[in-house]
Amino acid sequence: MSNEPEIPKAYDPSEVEDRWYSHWEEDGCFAGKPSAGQPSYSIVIPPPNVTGVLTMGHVLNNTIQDILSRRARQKGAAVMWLPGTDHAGIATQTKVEKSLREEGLSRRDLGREKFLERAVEWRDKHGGIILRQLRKLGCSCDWERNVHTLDDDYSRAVLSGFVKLFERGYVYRGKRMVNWCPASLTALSDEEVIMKPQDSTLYKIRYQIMETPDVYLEVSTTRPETIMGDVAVAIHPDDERWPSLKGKHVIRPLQEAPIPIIADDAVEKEFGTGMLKITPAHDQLDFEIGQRHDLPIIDVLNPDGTLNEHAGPDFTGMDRFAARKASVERLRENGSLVDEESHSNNVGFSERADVPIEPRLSEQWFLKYPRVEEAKRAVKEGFIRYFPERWEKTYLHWLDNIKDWCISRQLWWGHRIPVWYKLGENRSDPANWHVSLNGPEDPENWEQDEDVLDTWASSWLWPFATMGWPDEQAMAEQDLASFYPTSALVTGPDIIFFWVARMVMAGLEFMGEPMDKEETLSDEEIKRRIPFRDVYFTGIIRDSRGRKMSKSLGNSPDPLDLIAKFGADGLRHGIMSIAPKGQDIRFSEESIEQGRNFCNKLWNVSRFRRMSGEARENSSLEAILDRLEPDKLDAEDHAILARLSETLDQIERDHRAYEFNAVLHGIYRFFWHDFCDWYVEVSKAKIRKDSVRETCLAVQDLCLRQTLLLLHPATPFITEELWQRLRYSKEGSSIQYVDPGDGAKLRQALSKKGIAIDQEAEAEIGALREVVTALRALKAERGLATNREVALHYLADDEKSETLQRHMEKLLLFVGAASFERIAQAPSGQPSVVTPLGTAFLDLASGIDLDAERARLDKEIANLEKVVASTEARLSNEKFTSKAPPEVIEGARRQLTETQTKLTENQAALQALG
RNA sequence: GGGCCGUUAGCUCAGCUGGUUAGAGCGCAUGCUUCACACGCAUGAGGUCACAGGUUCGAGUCCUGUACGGCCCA
Repeated sequence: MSNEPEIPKAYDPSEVEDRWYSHWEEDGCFAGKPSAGQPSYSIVIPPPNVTGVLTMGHVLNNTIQDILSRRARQKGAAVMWLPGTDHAGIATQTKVEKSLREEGLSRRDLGREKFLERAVEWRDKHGGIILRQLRKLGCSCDWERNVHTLDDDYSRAVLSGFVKLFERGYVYRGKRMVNWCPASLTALSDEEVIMKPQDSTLYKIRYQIMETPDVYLEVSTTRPETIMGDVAVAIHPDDERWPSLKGKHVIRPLQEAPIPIIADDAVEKEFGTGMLKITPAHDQLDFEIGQRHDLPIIDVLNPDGTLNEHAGPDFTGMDRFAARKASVERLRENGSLVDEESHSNNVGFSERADVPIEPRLSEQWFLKYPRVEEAKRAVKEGFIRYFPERWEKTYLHWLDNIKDWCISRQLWWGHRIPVWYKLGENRSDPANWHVSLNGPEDPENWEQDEDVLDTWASSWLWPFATMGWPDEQAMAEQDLASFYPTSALVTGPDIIFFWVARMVMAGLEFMGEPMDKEETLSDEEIKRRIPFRDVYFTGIIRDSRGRKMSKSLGNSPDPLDLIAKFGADGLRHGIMSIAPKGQDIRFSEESIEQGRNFCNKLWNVSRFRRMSGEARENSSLEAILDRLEPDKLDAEDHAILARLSETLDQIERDHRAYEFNAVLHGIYRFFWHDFCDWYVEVSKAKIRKDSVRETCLAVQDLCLRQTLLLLHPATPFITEELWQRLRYSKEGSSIQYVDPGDGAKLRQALSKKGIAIDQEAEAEIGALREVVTALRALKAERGLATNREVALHYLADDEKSETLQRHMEKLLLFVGAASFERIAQAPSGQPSVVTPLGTAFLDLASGIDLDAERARLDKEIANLEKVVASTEARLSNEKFTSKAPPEVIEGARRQLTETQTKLTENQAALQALG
């Protein structure tokens, strides 16, 4: 095979990555096809916004999903990673409306149908970019299965879910206080409201008592612009002022009118003046108090946050914030404003539009969550496992305090609620409702609800509505029985309520036979119905200064730029090696650079392998082992095999625990420190010797092969490329289906060839490496690092001397010395170093800096004395020797002996200096 | 107000059920274009493990509290 192309010096990912991705896709490698007897492994992607672009968060999240998928594929599972996008109701509609506004149009001008056409147009124009970007990243999704939440099938599933929940009594329509977004003009769920601390002003306002006009009450409020909607003033019944106020009235200072004074437990006695103005239309608490006291409701706000005619002619049409200032002015003028003080309070903001929400009374569709208790049990009993575990608490706490979910949105972009009302009849009366998937048979007598469902009320069905649910035939065709419950979910903890918890409840309610509301699911039934078994919560990617990445800060790099610069493999490797489990991640380009550097190292050591000799029979582990001659294996070979075996075990453990950065570090340590830095260097001499050449190359091939396999989930492209180039592939087949195995499997395969890893070898080579480092330092500290003519001597017992002699050739080469000979007695006036294999002396022709040598040895001796003293103290402590486990005591004894020896040797070296 | 997380080398982080002289990468210093790799090699400097108590023969690791930083919920 001498006509193989030479491997280029620097790795160029761009060509390799695109070539392999299309190759894999054409070969259908990513298709999720279950087969009898084969375990299934499945993941559904957290669907990104269809018009979104790839962010660093997506890179992290999807790299993890790809690692899980690829690892499972290597292990022989039928893997199905289902991709898709959601329609992002509010976000998308806002953008489309914005583009309409630029044309001077509103959605009302266009009408529903035309508007939706525009929205679809907009989606198709901007949509799907992120799916192409995921391919660039190397994601092994089953693209044939790609789902969008507004696809016909999926939409049908969403509506069908609504109808089922309505029929089962979980969905109801009611007039309630909701979170109203005056910018998006829609109701929101509690989860879409972000509480933010605000610097506000607390105004103290006096209200005249009607019955005793010279007496005033003082009321504190941060929202004077709603005074026109006041219907009462409330005081705590225990307040000593109450008895004298009972039955009296105050004059509302704006839109003047008498309103009653009432007493209610909900009033905080300590807050402000202990008097609360009651504005039932604009505050949740006031609304509840109003209900209790049968008070009227005066709504002074329009949906867009401007004041309406109930606020009086001077305020009508004014924006709520302008009205706040104006009302304060008016109160000041009419002498009602007593005081104003700065005040910090929490104000709810709309998550999307970032404006303060208004509590607003409106008629909406609500969902009483199904299967709440079972959703808790699924996690408490470990049927669903959280990584890191601590998120269980957050999840359970939310479920413990769960409130009904407002699922209707006053938008057009989304799933239109499948409810029809009798024309011209009262919509609040259930007798006038028709709720079904296909609508009434006499549509001319009905009108459909104008609203759509919350986007999350569609994506909570994602794990099964993407696999054909509720259509039996479609579910069979899409292998739901094999791939549900899915194996793992990878997402951010910020959507634990929005999405994760809701998916659990949806799965419990919908998968399997309908169950009566009052009945509880059995544990077995829960296990069958849950949407996933493991949930891995990623950290949040921050910039190098710890700030959240955001568009407005401009601190978010474009992953595509990073791929162009460092390769997708480099990006993936970089991001994974700095992603601690569930901890936030500080991003810096340097880490991606390291990922790129790692790939280059891998590339170059492969290049070295090919330059050392042509590829031999490499197409399976057994084939490589067949090339090993067991009696030619020396300590170096045994040591690297032992490390390989350990590493295989460690990686297996870390994968099971979702410790991805530990996986990467483990591979790094083996590959770079043990294989490249040592074994490959050792190989350079061996491959020049015909007797061990082939065995050495076989060991190299074995190590490289397993490294590629371990790395493949993290860096799929370069590993596939090298897999082929180094001829590990059997007839061109992909690396994707080959299991790296664990240490036991490797040892078993070795033992079949009559090879047992020598457990002593690793320690011997470890000691040898320390000797090399010590001798190099001995030279380097005296500026002799490049001088190969130095003469060295050593003082050691027979056993250590024998070990040194066995490795002498290599030692001279690695250290760069002309000689390293045993002597019987410490020479005087020579710098020296104590190593695990004896004391070494550097024979310097010219004089040395005796003071510097002494200082160095003194420091080392002092350090060793400290260790000896503390170890002796420990060992002479009767409590220690009686209570500590034997192996710990044994370890301490050994440490003492070793340290004492070292100390003696250093003292001798100091003396020898003269 | 309730809860969660973090504080270890200049920086970013490992350190699993407490047990040798606390590790890695980057950065820094010095020396190397040594026939795989300067996206590299070699060597080195650098830490009272936030603070205060406690448990223990033994604490970076467990407990309590404090400070600082961050997140979630009300």
